[in-house]
Amino acid sequence: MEKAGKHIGGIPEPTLRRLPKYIDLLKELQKTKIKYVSSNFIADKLNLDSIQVRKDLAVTGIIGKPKLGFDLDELIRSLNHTLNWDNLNDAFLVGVGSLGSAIIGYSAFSSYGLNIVAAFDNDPQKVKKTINGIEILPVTKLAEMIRRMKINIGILTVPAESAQAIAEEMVEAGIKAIWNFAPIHLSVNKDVIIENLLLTQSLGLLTHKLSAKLKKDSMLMFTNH
Amino acid sequence: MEKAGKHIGGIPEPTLRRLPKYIDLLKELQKTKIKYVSSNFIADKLNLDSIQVRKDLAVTGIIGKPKLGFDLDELIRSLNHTLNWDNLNDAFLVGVGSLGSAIIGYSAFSSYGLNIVAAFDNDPQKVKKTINGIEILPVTKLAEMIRRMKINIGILTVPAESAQAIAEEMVEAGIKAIWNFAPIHLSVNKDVIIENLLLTQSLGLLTHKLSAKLKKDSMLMFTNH
DNA sequence: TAGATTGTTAATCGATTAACAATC
DNA sequence: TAGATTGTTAATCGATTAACAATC
Repeated sequence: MEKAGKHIGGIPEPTLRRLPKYIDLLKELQKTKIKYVSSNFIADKLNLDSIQVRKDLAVTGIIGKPKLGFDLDELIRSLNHTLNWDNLNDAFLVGVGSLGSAIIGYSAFSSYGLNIVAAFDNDPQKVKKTINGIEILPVTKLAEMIRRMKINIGILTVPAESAQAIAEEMVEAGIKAIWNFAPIHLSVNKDVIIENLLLTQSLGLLTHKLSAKLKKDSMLMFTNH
Repeated sequence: MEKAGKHIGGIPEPTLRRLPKYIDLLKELQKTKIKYVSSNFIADKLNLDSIQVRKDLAVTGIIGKPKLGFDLDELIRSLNHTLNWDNLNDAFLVGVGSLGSAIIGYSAFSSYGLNIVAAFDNDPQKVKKTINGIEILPVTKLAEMIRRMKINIGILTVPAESAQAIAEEMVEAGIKAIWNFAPIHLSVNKDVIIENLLLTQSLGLLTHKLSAKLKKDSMLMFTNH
């Protein structure tokens, strides 16, 4: 019963967001002969602070070796484990438009813990087709199949108008986490995990920063002489 | 020369990330008869704190009306202006794979300040085709056309291996901001704006939270009786 | 006027950064 | 051993939240 007692909060979200970057970098390194990697090296490559990198890696439970750094293979394993990427999480995708197709077509997700089992659409033209080995089924079968196959993850790539309804159907059928690409706020029972991926959120940052920079640059042109 | 003096920092990034959500919600509201919206209403719909919403909206410079709230149309305009979405920013996309095609195919970007002028690929099969009215050109023409058309934004949807090289070519030719979808850290001159959109970053959050939840739930099953 | 809502100033909280001891 | 690197404890910084006065 060691270390029982109160469960102290989870991993900070900013930290979680950096973990995939570490993994991508470290996998690159794996192609070389390097066996150990220091927090300083990682920080340098990713433009981060080495203290922050050490703090981040610490959440995975890995213990580094003073003077050497972290064992590369072990580090990748711990990071993957923290994200649960050492398991394959079964998922259904709904909405086989261009974005949905792109996601189904991206085979690399299996390295990131995601196994898309089937896709659903309401367009009869698309049904029965197969993309990347993944069958497209009529959306009328969605709920029944979620129940039957005990699927936990739903990927929502439908238009905004249908997103809430499909989300509700998913949750009703037992989906525990939704990866939502529709630009709309889903209201569901609060113990369902919703992860929104809004392309426009990222785009907004870009366009805002760009316009701020262009404005600043043109001001400098006038004041600097 | 009013209000000259030191330029105080920009808008906090967490705030910027919430602005598109406000816009999406408010555009929905625009379809109704509603003319004014309160911070409380918004907070309630998006599961946020109303104080936070007011603070966020304040960065756009809008001034609300006590007792009424914010003028809906005006609010949308200020939000769009803050993100520079009231301008169309020209962009080139490189890498017409499934994700690149999906992005080109998504016409709605024009409501979010993005105008994809042309796409580039090194596959002769894809070149000369047109998606959503956007022509696909050989990547050999990229640099020259960036210069000629004075394009500021580059969208990178190439495989990780080619991303750094294309990024360098873009920057060399005068690109000022890169929207990067390749799972790799780009090293470029630090005054180039890089906005990374890593699908796996978002996915990692989802899989981590899900596994934490499933673990917690199964623990409860044992301790609760 | 009374009451709802904004907007500002202050308090809290959590993440980042710094300082430094521990270790191989 | 000396030196590089980890890991912990403390300080700083910035975003969120709270308190409250201003306004229509």
